[in-house]
Amino acid sequence: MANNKIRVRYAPSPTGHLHIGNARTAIFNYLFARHYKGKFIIRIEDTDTKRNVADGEKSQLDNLKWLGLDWDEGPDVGGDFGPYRQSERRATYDPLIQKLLDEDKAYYSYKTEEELEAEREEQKARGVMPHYEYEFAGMTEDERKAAIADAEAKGLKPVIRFRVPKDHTYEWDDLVKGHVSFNSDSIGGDFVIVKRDGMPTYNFAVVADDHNMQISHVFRGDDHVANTPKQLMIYEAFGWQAPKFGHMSLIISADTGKKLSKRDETVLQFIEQYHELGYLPDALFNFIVLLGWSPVGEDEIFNQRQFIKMYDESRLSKSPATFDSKKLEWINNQYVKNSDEDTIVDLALRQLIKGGKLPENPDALTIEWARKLIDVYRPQMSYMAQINEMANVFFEDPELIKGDALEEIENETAPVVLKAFAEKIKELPIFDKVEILKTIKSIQKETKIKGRQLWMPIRIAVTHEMEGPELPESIELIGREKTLKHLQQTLDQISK
RNA sequence: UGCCCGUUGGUCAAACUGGUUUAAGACGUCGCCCUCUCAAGGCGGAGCUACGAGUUCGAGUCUCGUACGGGUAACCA
Repeated sequence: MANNKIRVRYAPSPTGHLHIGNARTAIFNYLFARHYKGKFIIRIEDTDTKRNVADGEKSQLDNLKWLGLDWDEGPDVGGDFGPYRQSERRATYDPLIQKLLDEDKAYYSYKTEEELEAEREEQKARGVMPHYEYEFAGMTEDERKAAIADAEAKGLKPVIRFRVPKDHTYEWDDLVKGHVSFNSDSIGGDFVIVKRDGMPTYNFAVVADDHNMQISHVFRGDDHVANTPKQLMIYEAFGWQAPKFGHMSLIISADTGKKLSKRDETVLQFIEQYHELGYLPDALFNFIVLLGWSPVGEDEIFNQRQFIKMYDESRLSKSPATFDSKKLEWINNQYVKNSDEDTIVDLALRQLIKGGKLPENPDALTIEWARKLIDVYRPQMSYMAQINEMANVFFEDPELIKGDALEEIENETAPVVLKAFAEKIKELPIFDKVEILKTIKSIQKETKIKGRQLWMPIRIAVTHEMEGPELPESIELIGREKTLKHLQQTLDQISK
């Protein structure tokens, strides 16, 4: 049974790609809606025409879809409460603004940006919090009219400010943070609700839209806490009931300890980047949910359906969480190992092509070979793009062996093993993993060299790495010719 | 600086309204095992209630203070 009372929204501004923090906000709203069988709505907040970017909206929606979200109402699917772009909702704002004006709950303000700037500077110098100072303070009605006429005569275009009630407490029971309260005197003075270009500001538009769209719950980032009292004032001015608010902690950077900012380079910021690197959307979804929310039991790997079922907004964390990319990789690897083969092969194949390892349109034989290669790397791959690095030896002739790997094979037995191995595989009637394994075992029998002394030289000589997937299979995939070549090179190098 | 919020191990975090938990679990880290090698996998170890008071028979859980951290102070959202 659907719950018509529960309506939540994700309201991005189309200023760029989908940021990981916003994705998280979207996901938690989505989970909430689906858990309670309510509606999930997307609304585009594009009142800042200067900051909107061309494909911003499309990119936001595409990435949300990629993460596996779907919505009941939105700019692309419509709905009964449209339009779903704020820029198209001017007609719904104007009468509301007029009402506020008529009731003197809002007024035209002529202070210029320069004046405001100077005001703030001066206040800062005095050590007080920067705030807007009422420009008609102490004036009689006539004086006020004169001041306005004067400003108009100078050609100044006004903004509209909301008259903030004096010394009034605004409070709410936050779904995440508990009880929060603000004194109206501490929020910075009368704030702008309509900009000079006639567009409403965010703080006004959200309230009007959330009310008109009958939004019941608002889950958003912690950075909106300070906006909430302003919005509450507007609800109050209209006599509307405010939705329930839940302010989720922010994701902070491990590097700076501050909220993830676009400039932070230690963490990939945008969903798109993970998409491109070949992360699995379900894994990313899983990881993001675990950031600031915890399930009841001890497991941590869940699919979307399970999350929807388990979701409980009271388990949202109050304190900020650090983005741990190591854990993301681990989660992704879990998914890589458990996804069906075709999905992984398809994604990894695309990375190999993108990385220039395989031709644009590989033939069937190549695909078959690649399938085996990808399969071999599945246990250790965390995201698909890694295969280009990991499997490099399959495509290019490696450079000289160095470092630990070189030390490992600079001994008496390594050349013995390598020579024997080279000799034997030349003769092999069938060059496959079974035969290769037999070959290695026969060397063990004949030379009495075993374990690490036996396997490491071969691995290093052939792959130049000390770690990697199953050796016999890897050697089969590299092929006899290249294997022999690598063996010879290595022998040359260590015998010099 | 004002206002708001937070603080359990390196990281994410559990512990319902104060009372068996030796303070779960996961990532990471370390060690061991497995195996023909490394990885993967299995097993195990180390590691935390910021500090100081108070309330209470009893505090990670409540109160106050300190410290630290975050958010916010736009004609951005």
